[in-house]
Amino acid sequence: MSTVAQRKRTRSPEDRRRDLMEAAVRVFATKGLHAGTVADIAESAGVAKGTFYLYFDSREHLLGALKQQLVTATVERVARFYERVGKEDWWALVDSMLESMIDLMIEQRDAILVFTREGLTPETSEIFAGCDRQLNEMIGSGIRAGVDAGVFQVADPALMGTLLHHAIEGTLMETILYQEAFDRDELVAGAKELVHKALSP
Amino acid sequence: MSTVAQRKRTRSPEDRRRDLMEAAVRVFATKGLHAGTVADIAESAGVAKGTFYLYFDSREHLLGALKQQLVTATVERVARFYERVGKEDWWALVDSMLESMIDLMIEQRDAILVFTREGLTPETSEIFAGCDRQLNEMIGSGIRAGVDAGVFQVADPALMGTLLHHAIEGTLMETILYQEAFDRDELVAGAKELVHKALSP
Amino acid sequence: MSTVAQRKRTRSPEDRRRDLMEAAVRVFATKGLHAGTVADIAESAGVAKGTFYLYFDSREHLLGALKQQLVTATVERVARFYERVGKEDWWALVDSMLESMIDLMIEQRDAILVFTREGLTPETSEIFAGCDRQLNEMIGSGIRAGVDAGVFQVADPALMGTLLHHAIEGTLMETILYQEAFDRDELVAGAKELVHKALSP
Amino acid sequence: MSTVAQRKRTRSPEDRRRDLMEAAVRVFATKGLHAGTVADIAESAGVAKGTFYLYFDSREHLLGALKQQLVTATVERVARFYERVGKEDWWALVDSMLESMIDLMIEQRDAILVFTREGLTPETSEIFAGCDRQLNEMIGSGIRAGVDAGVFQVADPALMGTLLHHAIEGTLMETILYQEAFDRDELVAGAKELVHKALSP
DNA sequence: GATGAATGAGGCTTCATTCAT
DNA sequence: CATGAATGAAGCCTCATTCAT
Repeated sequence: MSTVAQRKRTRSPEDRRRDLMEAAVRVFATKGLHAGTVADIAESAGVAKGTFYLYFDSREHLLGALKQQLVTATVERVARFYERVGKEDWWALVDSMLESMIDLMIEQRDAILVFTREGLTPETSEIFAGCDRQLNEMIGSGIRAGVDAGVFQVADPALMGTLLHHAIEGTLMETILYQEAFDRDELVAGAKELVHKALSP
Repeated sequence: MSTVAQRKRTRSPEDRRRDLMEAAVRVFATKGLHAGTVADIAESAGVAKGTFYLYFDSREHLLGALKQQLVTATVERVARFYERVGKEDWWALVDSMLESMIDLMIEQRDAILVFTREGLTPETSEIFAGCDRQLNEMIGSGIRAGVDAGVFQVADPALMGTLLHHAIEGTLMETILYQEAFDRDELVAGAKELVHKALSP
Repeated sequence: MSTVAQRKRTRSPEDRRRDLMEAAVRVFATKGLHAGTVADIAESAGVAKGTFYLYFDSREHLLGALKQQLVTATVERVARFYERVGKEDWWALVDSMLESMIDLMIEQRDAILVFTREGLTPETSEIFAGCDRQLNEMIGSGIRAGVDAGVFQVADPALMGTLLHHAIEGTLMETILYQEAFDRDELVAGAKELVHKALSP
Repeated sequence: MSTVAQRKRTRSPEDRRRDLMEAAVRVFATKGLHAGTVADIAESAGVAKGTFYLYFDSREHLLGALKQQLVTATVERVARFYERVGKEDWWALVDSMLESMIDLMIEQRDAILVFTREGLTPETSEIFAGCDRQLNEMIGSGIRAGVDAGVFQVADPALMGTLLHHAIEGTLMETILYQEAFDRDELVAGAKELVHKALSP
């Protein structure tokens, strides 16, 4: 129709796949995970419906890819901090991790939104279960190490890690979901206060 | 014909409605919110599909009623504690509220599960938005009152309330979702530790 | 639309099922097995597309039912004659069986047409394989009995049974497929001549 | 660049066409006529999907070519025997024709299989109609000539020709379809017995 | 010529909702 | 009131065909 509409007739497979995944997140964030159809995604990506199936075996496979991407990004980010545990100042590490995680969540906000809102059908929640297990393990281990080092003091490091993780994730999601504007720095400050107090003796 | 043969041929409209709502929660918890059909619900409630529409205008209306019920129960529970703020020992109130809220969530676990996992389509999340706003307001006010009374010390009472709220809700949901068995008392203890530390000077 | 179109809003399940199967045979005979869609069948049966799925799990299940019906009718007819083998005049039995089988094929002509033309996908031919095995066994046994009784004389009764079976079935199908008019009695006469000669010493 | 590197980079158009037709028969025999896609055929022929359309206007045209090929081979084979009618010993001609026809069918078994099982949609059966008409005419004429010569004795030569034709074709197809191994000589012997008896006085 | 990414019509199936009984 | 057969809109997916490279 328009001359702008067809910049390139064929893109590299990687680009096309990414286009579709981005379009999917866009669509799902707008219309909801269930209400967003393959047709919507294809249209939003500027391709025909059939093209979708050249890059994903099915709608379900796309969801899998989206979940995997989110999970991988999150686990990797946490892992990067986990490696630094014990090698530098404990409280500085806590602070920089908090900021980094909050920024990651803000980056991935749409995807997180989609999956925390509608993405967990009974059959497909294993991938998130595995992710949460890994995250909790790393966070818990980190806290335990701090306890052993005499820096932190917590009765149940694993449980405390989980509680703090959800405190921040849940608050961020609620903020994004229901508030017009939101202040990233305010949230960071609040999170730091909570975590510092929670880990202090 | 015989009076024995018709034990409960007809139930009161209120009972039927409740039957259907309970059946719906049962079905949704098992098959997922989206996969659970009106036919499933009707069957699980022991009535014909058409009967469903005598008690609910549509599937969407049922979801609304379910959400409303959950929200109301939660808000009422919190409100009961909010009324007691300032009238008794601050820490005892915190502890009893924590236990009560955790028990409420365990009671309502199926309904919470359903809506936490799949229930928040963009159009229908206002109910939860309102709920969260109310809860946060009450919790925040309570904390602020404690701060004013010199018992608590928190930089941003509202934000801290939100953080603690999600810490507990998120952890409980994750526990219910992914763990076979879970220890209610352990969770209560962990929550108390977190909240005490978070509110303490 | 028309006042005639809706004779009865609900028919007995058996009737409705039969309606659909008859409509299917009609449609398949006209448009071909593959080209005939569920929509065509439903329309031809005077119901909505969705109604089809109240009576058959899938298009494939309908095909199964159609095949089974054809196979059952054929096997039963042959079995009825097989029971009479040896109890009455051999040649009279041959003649009456020939007529009866030809008449059955004429009755079921559309269904036979459909399945001999397009119905045998690699995966779904077992049902016909079983049918043919049964028929060949009965016909072969019958001929062998006649040979043992000294009435017939054939080198390989099973093979001869198969040959005669296909002679008649194939000819009848070709006649139906390609000829405007066809003379049932002529065909019966030709079949009798062939079979008599084939079985005679 | 090097002359060795391009063994058969380009084949003659005729060869390519034949490659595709052979690939098609291969694919159809394996997956079924309807399930075999143009993509399958192209892949099996070692060319790209688009190349298919350089040699055939459409999938339907390929089917036409395949049918035509089968029909032509069959008609030619029968015609070769028809020419010899009356010029040599009648029974020897019958026997050699029987063997030759059975061998032809075995050769072309895949193609025959494909079209016998799924290939006859209402619109496209004319080709086969014409073929059968021709065959029947030749066979019928041959038999009639034998009758006129006083060698054969048959009430309706045309009908008997058709019956014998289908006896052999149907039996062969069933054998190929449903039996692991099959004995060509046994089948030839049975066919000869049938035909000899059918044509004898 | 050859390629294969892109297209989109069309098929199968599900399920919320209606309505005659 | 209760029923459940019937409806049809809407979704997912396939594959013959096209066309820019």
